[in-house]
Order: sequence, then structure tokens, then C-alpha cells
Amino acid sequence: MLKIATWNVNSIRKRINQLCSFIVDSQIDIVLLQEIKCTEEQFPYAEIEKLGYEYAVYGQVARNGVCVLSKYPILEKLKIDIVESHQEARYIECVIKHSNNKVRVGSVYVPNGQSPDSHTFEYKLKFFDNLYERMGTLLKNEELTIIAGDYNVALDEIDVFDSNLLNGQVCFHIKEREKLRAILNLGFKDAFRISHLNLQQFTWWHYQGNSLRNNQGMRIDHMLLSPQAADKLETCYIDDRLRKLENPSDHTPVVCVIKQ
DNA sequence: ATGTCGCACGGGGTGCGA
Repeated sequence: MLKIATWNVNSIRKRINQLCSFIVDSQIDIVLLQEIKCTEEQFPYAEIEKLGYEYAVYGQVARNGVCVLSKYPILEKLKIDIVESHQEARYIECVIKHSNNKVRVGSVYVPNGQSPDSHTFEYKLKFFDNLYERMGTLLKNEELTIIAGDYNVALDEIDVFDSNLLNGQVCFHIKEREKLRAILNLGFKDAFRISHLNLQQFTWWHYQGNSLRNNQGMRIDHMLLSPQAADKLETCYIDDRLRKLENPSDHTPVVCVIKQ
């Protein structure tokens, strides 16, 4: 059994204690983090090593930043700029050895896009086009592959608290929903949705106002599985306990369990 | 209520991104 989690941690330095407790208490084998918001020099290696985990880090100053933490040996580490003209730390991929098998994992932080009429929204769509190419290439390997992270898009109406209100807005615009759908049509599976066909649950709630109390959130963090990984999916769940802690990230983790 | 966070810069509050 392999337990894998993804979490937009919104600063790993601010959340290091929550992160370590989560890994230990939930017995997570592999963690994919986004928005670690630090350079590789600033990364809290000591705390991670104390847990006995290996790491692969792609950091930058103040913003973005992704990493992989693993209880099992990391055989390959790949930092990729999905859109080469934007050198931002948004994607890291690792091959991890687990018993006699290998699993390929990617931690992805898709650009937010600000608003649908902004230049950064165009960047977001371009990022999705290039991610589509990368993930299509990965499928050809027919490996156990999981690309998870903050995709900054809710797929369907069930994935947002008010689809009429949010339709056309960033993170629920039809142009970006189509891009995520295209990745699924390549053959990747939405682990949470194949585990819970009709369950409305969110991974992100705004810090402002009463978003959390009123459960006004969105499911924008996803674990996308290759067919080989989906075949072995035991379950996938959203752990909303971390969003309810003091000084939380605005996102909460998604976890999947893979049979081996 | 431009309402909440985290970070850089710089040494106090402001601006940016989300």
C-alpha cells in the first residue's frame, strides 16, 4: 500500500509543524507540495530529514515553489519549466522506488490566472497546453503515474459552491475547464471523482469573510492518475481537518491510497 | 468593508500575488 498526498501548503516555513504532524499522523508515504514560497536554500531540510524522508525541491524567492517528499528512495528528480519563457518553480517530477515497483509522481502548481481578461490568464491556458503535452508523453510509458497538485480549476458544477455565481470567473471559466477536461480525455483519471461519483467536497476556501464557515469553496486540487495507477486505486479523500486548524493554509490536502 | 494571508523590502508600512 502506498499513501500519497497533495497539498498547497501556502509557505512551507509557516506550515512546517502542521506538515510534519500530518505526515506522521496520517502515515503519508509521498507528499506533493505547492506554494512552498521559499528558495532551495531556505527549505526546512532538517525537519524533513528528522522524519526520515527524502526530498526533491524546486524553489524560488517568495512565490510558487513545489516539492516532493518521500519515505521511499527517489531515483530521478526533474525540475521542468512547463512554459519555458516563464522560469517559475511550478512543476517537479520524481521516480520513486517502492518494493519492486516504481511510481512516477509530479507536483504541479498551475498559474492562478488572476482574471479571464488578463495576460496571466493567457499564460495559464498556455501552461495547460504544455502540461497536456507533457502528460500525454508520460502516458505512452504505460507506468504507474500520478500528477497531482493545485490545478487552479474546478472541473464541473458539483466542484464549486455556486456554479451560477462563479461561471466565467477565474478557476471556473469554461476555457480552463476545457483544458483540464482535455487532460482527462488523454486518459488521466480524477482520483477523487472516480472514488466518489456524486460527492460535493472542496479543497480550497478563501481566507476572506465566512467562506469556510459557509462552506463556500471549490475543488481545485486534483490527483490525476494514469490508467495503471487508477487500476490500483483503493480510495481517494479530501482531508478538510487541516483547513480548520489555527493559522491554516487556504487549501486542504487530498490523499489517495494505491494498492501494491 | 479593497473584507485575508504570506512575502520582500527594509527597518515601518506598502505593494504584489493569490
